[in-house]
Amino acid sequence: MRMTLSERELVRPTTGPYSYEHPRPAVTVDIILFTFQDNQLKVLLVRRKQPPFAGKWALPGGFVQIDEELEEAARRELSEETHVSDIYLEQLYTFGEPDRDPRGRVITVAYFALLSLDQAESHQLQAASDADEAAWWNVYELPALAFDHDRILVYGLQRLRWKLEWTALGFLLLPAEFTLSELQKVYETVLNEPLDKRNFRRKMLATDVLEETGNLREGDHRPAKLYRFTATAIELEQARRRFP
Amino acid sequence: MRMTLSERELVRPTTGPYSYEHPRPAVTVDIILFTFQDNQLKVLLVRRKQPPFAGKWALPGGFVQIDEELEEAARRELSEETHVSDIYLEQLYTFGEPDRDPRGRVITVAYFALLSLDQAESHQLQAASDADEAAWWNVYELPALAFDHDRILVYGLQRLRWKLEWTALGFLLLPAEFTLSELQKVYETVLNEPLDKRNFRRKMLATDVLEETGNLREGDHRPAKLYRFTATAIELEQARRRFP
DNA sequence: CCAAAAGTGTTATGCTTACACCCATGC
DNA sequence: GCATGGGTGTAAGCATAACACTTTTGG
Repeated sequence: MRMTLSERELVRPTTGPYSYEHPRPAVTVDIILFTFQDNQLKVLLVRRKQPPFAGKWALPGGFVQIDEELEEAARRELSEETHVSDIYLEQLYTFGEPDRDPRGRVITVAYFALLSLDQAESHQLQAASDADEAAWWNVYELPALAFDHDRILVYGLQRLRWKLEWTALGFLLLPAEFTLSELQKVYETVLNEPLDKRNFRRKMLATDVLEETGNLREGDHRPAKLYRFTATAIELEQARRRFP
Repeated sequence: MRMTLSERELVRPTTGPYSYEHPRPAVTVDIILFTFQDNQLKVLLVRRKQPPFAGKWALPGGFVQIDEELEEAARRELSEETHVSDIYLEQLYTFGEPDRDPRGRVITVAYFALLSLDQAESHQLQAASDADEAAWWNVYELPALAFDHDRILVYGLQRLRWKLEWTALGFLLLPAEFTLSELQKVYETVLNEPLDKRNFRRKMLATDVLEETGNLREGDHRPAKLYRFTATAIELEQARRRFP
């Protein structure tokens, strides 16, 4: 049955308290922000100052403002933490168990975000205004998390793995220029298994999302060709047909 | 920034009105319920009696109760419409544009559901208690829809197509026993293109989700073997690996 | 016997996989 | 000259795609 909002439902003073005929859940966004740093897959966590779960680490997030789109809320929360605005972001899943927050009914729309290494490095993590501490954590060495955030994170990691198995979007975790070995290391770390170098290179180059920049990564040993992703890479990596 | 719920946020009288320090969105679920009937892919719509959009057709749905899980809310709404409880259901996407409902901020968690033909036939559609009219509509001949439900429906149809391209879950739209030609017709209708009969059969039988029942569909012409899906079919159709 | 739908195999092509050695550089 | 990571090719097996005719039944 689709219920209707009654007249009283619409009573909305310009300052609180806000009053409704039926109880309403609070709605938050939480963001799983991945990056790749020091040969590790990392996720951004903030340490809570306030109860509940004071002192515990949690995914960055917060309440959706009343006139704010969901993705906009996620981007706002992210930019408060990282001061980066052009982040690959997609909606992940909405978690709404009635008891997932001890304060009451809170429904959270989880987002999944990928940050490139140079974005991550060029912007200091900001302590948010309530002075929560923010840090990158290796996804394979996580602390205990507040709320049901471990579950959300597992779900986000699954999505990331799925994405890398089926698309070439792994470059979103890397700087603008990268070597194929670096890209392979990303895939191996995310998928948590070794990959064949020749097959990996062939597969990646066949997708037409990479192109040589002409530059070389100079290092201890033989210099490596640097690649960038092509402008159309993200679009290219969407459609896939099973039936011809 | 993760904000905290203040003391006042928790004030919750046992009867309305319910009062909060910050304004809160209402949260609904909407369900895209597909079935296959008369060689057509159909979706369940209800005609609204109440404004806004009185007289327009809309997806079935309604408000999430304060102590109710999201999927539970979707199943409750569905069973109010169809009186069927064992329905394949998965969360689709959460739509939260601030102006998607003229009554105010309403965030909706859309669900995607598949109903088999015998479930659909054995249960009369119920007029909901507010006497909205419910009907099955051919997805290729839809009326104008209320709210942003056309967009939600397009998204649901995309998901259905994707599912059928990559899995054998099309049988969820059919009765317990079905012929391969019937299954092929489902795929052709959903994907909106003809498929090669021999390749289709080979591909379906190779997935190991189908087995012969031993029965035959008698009809005007040569009888056809009847198949059922195996007990483990839904699980089998999940994992797919790209890297070996 | 005719209409209508059920059912069945083969070939060519392209993709996936497994696998081992040479290359360029810094020290 | 040696240690280190960069870079390359091929053959076998597998899955996919294109394609047309025979079989079985009811009327």
